[in-house]
Amino acid sequence: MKKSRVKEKHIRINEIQAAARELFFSKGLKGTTMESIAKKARLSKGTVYFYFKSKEDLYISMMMPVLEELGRQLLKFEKDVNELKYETCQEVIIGLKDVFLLAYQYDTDGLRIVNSFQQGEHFLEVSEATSEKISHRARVNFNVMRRTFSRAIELGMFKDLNVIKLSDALWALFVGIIQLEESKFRSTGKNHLYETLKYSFRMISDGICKS
Amino acid sequence: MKKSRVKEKHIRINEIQAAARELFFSKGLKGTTMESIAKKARLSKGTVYFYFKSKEDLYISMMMPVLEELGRQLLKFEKDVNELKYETCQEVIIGLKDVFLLAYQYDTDGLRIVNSFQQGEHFLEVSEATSEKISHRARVNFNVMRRTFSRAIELGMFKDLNVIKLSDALWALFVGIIQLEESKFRSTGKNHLYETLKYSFRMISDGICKS
Amino acid sequence: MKKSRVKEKHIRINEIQAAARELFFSKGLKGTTMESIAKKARLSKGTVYFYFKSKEDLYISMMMPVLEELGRQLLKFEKDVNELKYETCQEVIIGLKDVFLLAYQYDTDGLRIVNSFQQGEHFLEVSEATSEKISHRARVNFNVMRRTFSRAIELGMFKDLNVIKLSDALWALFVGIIQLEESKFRSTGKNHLYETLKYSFRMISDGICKS
Amino acid sequence: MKKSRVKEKHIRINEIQAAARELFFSKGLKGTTMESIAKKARLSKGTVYFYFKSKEDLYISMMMPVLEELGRQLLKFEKDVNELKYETCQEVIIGLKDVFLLAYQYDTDGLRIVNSFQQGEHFLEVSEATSEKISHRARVNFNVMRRTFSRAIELGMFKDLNVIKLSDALWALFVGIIQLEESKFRSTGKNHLYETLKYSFRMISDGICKS
DNA sequence: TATGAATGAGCCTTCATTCAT
DNA sequence: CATGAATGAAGGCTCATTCAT
Repeated sequence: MKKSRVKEKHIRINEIQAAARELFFSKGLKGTTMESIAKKARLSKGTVYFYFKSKEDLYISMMMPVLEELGRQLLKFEKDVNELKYETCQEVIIGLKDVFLLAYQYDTDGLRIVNSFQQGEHFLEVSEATSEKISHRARVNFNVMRRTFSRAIELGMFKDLNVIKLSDALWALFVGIIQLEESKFRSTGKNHLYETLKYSFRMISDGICKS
Repeated sequence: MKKSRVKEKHIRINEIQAAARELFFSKGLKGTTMESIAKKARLSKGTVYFYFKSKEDLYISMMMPVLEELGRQLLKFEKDVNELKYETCQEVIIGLKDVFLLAYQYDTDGLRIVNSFQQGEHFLEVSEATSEKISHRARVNFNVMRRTFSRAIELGMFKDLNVIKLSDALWALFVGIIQLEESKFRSTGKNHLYETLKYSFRMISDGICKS
Repeated sequence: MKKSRVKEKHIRINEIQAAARELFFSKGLKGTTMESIAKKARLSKGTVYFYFKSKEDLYISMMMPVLEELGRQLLKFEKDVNELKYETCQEVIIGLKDVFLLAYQYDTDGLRIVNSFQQGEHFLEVSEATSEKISHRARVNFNVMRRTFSRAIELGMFKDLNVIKLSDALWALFVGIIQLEESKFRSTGKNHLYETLKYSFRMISDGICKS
Repeated sequence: MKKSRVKEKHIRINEIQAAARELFFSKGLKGTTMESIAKKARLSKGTVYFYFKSKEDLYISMMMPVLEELGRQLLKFEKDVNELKYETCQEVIIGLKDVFLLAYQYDTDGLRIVNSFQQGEHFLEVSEATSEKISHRARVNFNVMRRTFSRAIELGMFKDLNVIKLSDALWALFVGIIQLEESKFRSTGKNHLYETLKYSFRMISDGICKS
């Protein structure tokens, strides 16, 4: 009995977040109304407020999961590099791309929200604490990435390159491509995300891996 | 207390746009109020409406200039490639990066707004016509880019590669890096935009240029 | 300080309409503010919008009831004529006057609004659909009137006269007198509506009934 | 020179009033903007304000001419009755209808505005003084009408009837028919104003004139 | 827990009016 | 005389949030 209650609670929360995710991404924070979220989740506004104390609270709650999943994948990636699961430089780069992609597939809208948030769109609308919570989690992830590249260099898999810039460039490329391809998808209906990602990361690996 | 009536029309328009630019970028379309724009421009709301027929109209007016400047720079870039002003493949890639950068410097906030717009946030908030106007201009620019790469391949400066994916990747990388570095700049105060851009495009050119 | 939430929905609606009725009539559609309606109904603006989706929606909602009541009375009038409840031509004319009067008493302000609406003032301010809704209902009522007069002629109660013009004239007379007498009432405080109506319809019946 | 100036001034005023007339009638007082009036008159807003000190002032200025014309026609009508220009009771009633009609033709929109004004639509929007000015002029006209009917009774042309109610009824009928027929004209495009007026006044005269 | 009526601050936009040129 | 830029007070409407039931 008790357990099913708890479970139900989680289900409710998930339903609300699922509804919110889609709306927040397509219409933005300001453009999404609590009413529309409630309606999409087939609940009343009051119930949404029972589970989330404010719109911002709900908004924030959608970013952490994907950042955490990305964190988990990055740690696994680091472990794999340490354990020499990747044989070539190229494989490492492609491996990272796949890590990014897994996070994207884990929670597409969540990642989009993170992006629009990081882009500064809503910077001044959320509390400092909230903003910091997100930023901190992102920073942690970046550190894992850098650490992993440093390790890969130590292992002789890479040229000696700037791990900070490399990490930045790869993430930026990933995010940039997602945005561009999604934008194109919206207007043309054609989805070239995976191919373009593969192509781009391939160019990078061609550039940085010892020949 | 009325404003001096002599101020030239375009000066007023510039003042309003200057005020709007910053606000639209930091708070988005929905998050920015006409009141705040007017206040920042030290005008009354009515005056803003005298020059721009709606908030959306003002918003749009901030995107076209940078897209047009980018268009001009791309045409010049195409001309330079045709006239063999670039000697090596690397130079072409770096040249394109500089074209992007010139547009960015020409109107930083404008480009930011274009990005946030293309990211989808506001697609549903503006009229079809407006959306199309922007998208069309962007498409034109992409076409110039692709045409130029095709030409460079014909000229034997590049390997035979996919000009569509290459164009996409380069623009995505540029946009992604701008977003990431600006986000970092906001939280750390340190600006590595130029170096990171240079580094990233260098990696790409290393990857695609014949050795 | 919230309102008691138990009040039945239709009671609230009635309160709002009651407040709106008076204001719409005395100040017109444009001249009446939602704020003033809310204030008069001792509610917040938001609540008014909770029950009526727009000012126009509320405005329209005030016209239909009286037009429908008039419709019902006219059908009853038709039935009475068919069932020979009226013995003389004069009685029929007076009967119609009383039908008009019943509608007027059923919803005085509503009828005033219908009149000011039909007068053209607001034709261009409301949506096509809305305008058509009202006009259609009015047309239906006119048809009943004409049909009834045709029947009365068949029954030999009237001379053979133009039922369209007669219907128009009687309604026009009724509306004209209401407007004139109310206007006078506003400036003199004296109400001669009923007497003047009686007198006027008497003149008409004197004119058209066989001697 | 001087004279042409004066004349020009009158022309300007007429142009403004002509523009305003149409707009005030079709869109009402609130629905008409000074901007739209100025535009229609091919002038700037400032110029309109040069000739009329406010929107209300302009609005009011449109009512007096038709009321004055009606006054002149009524005086002529009185004179004609006194001078026995009308031979029968019927002719007098028809004569009055024609007086009304002349005023209507003299300034159709002006009369419409008077009607919507008298209907109370804008009562609370104009100053007391203004309102009184109009009402006074209307009262004077009514008095002439009544005096004329009293005279006609003295002359033995009419039965001894209530001149106040008769005057009211005839004016009400006239106004009611104008409104109804114009309303129908707007939706059907067919204009039966003159016939319906003729028919209606004929019924009245049939009713009140000694057989 | 769940609901949805109620609130009220806030936003976009309009427009009568003023006044420097 | 004429112009039109500038103002600011409203007004229609939205929506996050609260809370009695």
